Amino acid sequence: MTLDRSFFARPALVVAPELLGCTIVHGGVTVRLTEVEAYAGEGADPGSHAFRGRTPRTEVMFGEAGHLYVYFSYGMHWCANAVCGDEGEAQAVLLRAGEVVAGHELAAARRAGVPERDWARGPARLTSTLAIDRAHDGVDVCGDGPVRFEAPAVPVDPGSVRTGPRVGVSGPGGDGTAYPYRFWIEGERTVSAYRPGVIRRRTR
DNA sequence: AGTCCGATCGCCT
DNA sequence: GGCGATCGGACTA
Repeated sequence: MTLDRSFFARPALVVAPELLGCTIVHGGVTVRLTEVEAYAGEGADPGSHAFRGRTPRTEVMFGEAGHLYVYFSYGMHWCANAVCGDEGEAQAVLLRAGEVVAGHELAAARRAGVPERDWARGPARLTSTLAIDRAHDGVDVCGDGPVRFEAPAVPVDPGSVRTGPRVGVSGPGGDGTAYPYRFWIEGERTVSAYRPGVIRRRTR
């Protein structure tokens, strides 16, 4: 069953663990989500792009739930979030990792030379495998659009859901203790390796 | 106009 | 485990 607007129009911290095991479909490939991160809204979460308020880039986050917020990272990658909560709150869930469950041929072509385990292991790898990029910033995932989320045929055992610090988020509480907003399915091979959110050493 | 640096990845050692 | 790639957003002046 396709996830609808009411699913996303709840706090990101509620939506995030429920997205585990769900699939995202685009470009002929289906990925089952194994790892996500919640980002609370404006002013509530120093790790969020929306923390300092509305900007042209974060406009989509402040809009209606059930749309994709896609941002450009490190000059070469695209990462995708599902906008959550009430309009104006700018809550979102980052899609961090998953496993390809359909469309293996297309995925293999897009990720030539990469082991299958790594096809969607990491937020930018996930978008690459699904062929999601800047063109999908703001798209509605609840309608008849090209991007859809589906509830799992077999629900994830709540006992296998783990919580911990987010990856690569620094600043206040950057060690993760203040914002344990990362959720993953225990024992999944596609969950990205843990890297503590340490302050990056300056290189020049 | 200029600077800083990032919700990362892939390749190298 | 380290580091370079590569560029746009946000902030400073």
